[in-house]
Amino acid sequence: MIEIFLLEQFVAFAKSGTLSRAAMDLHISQPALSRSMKKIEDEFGVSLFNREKSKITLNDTGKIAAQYAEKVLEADREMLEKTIAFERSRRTIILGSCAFLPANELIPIIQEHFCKMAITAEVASDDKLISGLKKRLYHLVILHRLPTDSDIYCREFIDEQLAITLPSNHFLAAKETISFHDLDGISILAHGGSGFWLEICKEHLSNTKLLVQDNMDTLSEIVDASSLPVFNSNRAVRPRDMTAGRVTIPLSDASAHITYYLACLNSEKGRYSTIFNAISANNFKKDTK
Amino acid sequence: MIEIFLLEQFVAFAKSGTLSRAAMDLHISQPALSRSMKKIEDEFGVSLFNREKSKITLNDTGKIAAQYAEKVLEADREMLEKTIAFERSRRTIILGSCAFLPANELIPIIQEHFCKMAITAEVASDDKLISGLKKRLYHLVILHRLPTDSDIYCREFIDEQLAITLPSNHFLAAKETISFHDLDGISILAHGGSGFWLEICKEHLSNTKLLVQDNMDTLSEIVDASSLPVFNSNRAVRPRDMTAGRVTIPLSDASAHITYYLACLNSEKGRYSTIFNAISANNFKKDTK
DNA sequence: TCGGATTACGTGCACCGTAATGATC
DNA sequence: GATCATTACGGTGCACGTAATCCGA
Repeated sequence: MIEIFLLEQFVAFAKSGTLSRAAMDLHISQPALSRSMKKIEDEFGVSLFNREKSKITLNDTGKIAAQYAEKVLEADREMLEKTIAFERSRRTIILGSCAFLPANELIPIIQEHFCKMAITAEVASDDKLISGLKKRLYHLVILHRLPTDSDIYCREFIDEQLAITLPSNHFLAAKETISFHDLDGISILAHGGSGFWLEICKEHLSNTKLLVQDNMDTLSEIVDASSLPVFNSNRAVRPRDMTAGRVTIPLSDASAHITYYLACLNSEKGRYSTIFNAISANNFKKDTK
Repeated sequence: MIEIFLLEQFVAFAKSGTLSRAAMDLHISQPALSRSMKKIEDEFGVSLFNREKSKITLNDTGKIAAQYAEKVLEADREMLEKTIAFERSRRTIILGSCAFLPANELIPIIQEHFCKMAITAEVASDDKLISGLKKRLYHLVILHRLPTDSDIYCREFIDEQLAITLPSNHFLAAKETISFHDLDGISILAHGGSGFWLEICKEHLSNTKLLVQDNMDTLSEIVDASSLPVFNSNRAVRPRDMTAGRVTIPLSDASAHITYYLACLNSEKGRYSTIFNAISANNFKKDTK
């Protein structure tokens, strides 16, 4: 077996062509490298160099050896990289969610119980979340539909009620209840981060132009400067100027009420039991409020 | 970069499960291995072991690392093997031949001019020899047909005249000339090492049973103990008892006369010029004899 | 004379083994 | 008490750098 440090020196020489240059690159002395090349030749047991009086080059065998040596170094690097990457992923809880809102609610709860872990979160469709969970691309997922798979453990997390925020003088503001039907045809502002909500709205509002705005600050300014209705919810945290002088009315349709579910693989249930306990306690508190 | 000797120790531990067993396997002391495992953990920069008071095991990350470590060791081994194999092949002239006989004539000539090289020889069909030459599976090949390829350099080597050796009282022994036609239907002995000659004989002697014998000594005994004809040639070295009291008559057919050609890749012509020179001098001598 | 390779020589560190300690069964 | 892991300590080999030498452009 030939040691890595020798191979590094050997490959450095193979790349630079002269001992002195390679020694420079490696930050070692020329004699040290000269000796190392002797040693590596000895360990291979074959001649690797053409040695002239004041010039040393790789022979054909040496070139072959250098190619393989690079592979060894590459394998060594890969070992280090992959191991560290694995360790990092082991210390990270990867959360997938069907929308930002419930993820933002859950993250502080996870942090409380897994304070040493890093958390990453991303938004995707329920289907992708479920398949990703099975492939272990996610550790925890937040869904808005109950999954049917038996290998997935699932509990209610929180619910969200879609609402519409209207200027007080809007012709709908006086209504007791509002349904999607009432809104169809009216231009309405919506936040781009609402995920599946947008799909639900589009489904029920075939004649409405949805004015989707990704940036919350911009959205807030537009609301402030206009008399346009904007989608809202009982969970959404809205800037004050978005609600000042306005009324917020929940939508009466069944599909405007969503329950979020937290899920993990059945096999990981034990690992995340503290989180599931925390959210059920949490739910209780919110329900009674 | 993590050194090979550390990886060897790490993998040894991964395989044996306890430090003491692994230390035994490695022929080092237990403390030395304990220190090495600390060191490798330090170099990875992540935890690789579950350490209990009197028990140490790989954790999940450690298992991953061990798998990659084995790959590194494998790459190191492969580098050594392949390099040495290349060096050996560089020091070996690989000769392919359509028959044993011309190879046996050529080998001493090669040895004379490449005294430091090892020589390996094998028998194959002309087609395989030519394709093998192009793939550099052979350095030199002996053919019995002129190749058409322009990238192959080819020169006459020696010729061989097929003959038949008969008991003096055989009814064909008195004939001036004998052709395949005269022999068709007669049982004839032949040596298995004759390569393509057997094919030629079978082609012309559809009614003859060829009694092929691989072992020369056995063949010789059978000849001695019987009155069967046996194939022979001007080049074949036959034991005395195979010819005593017998006559050898060359076959008159054109296809019973073969010229062997020595060939190499055009690009290697220079390398083997001394051999080509030697065989042309050799041919001249034999031709005049 | 300068740049490149090798040889000679002294040094320090890193790894090793022995011995001792701690822990678990 | 037996087995296993870790800590302590002293020795040694090996890879290093500096200096000197040799060789060729």
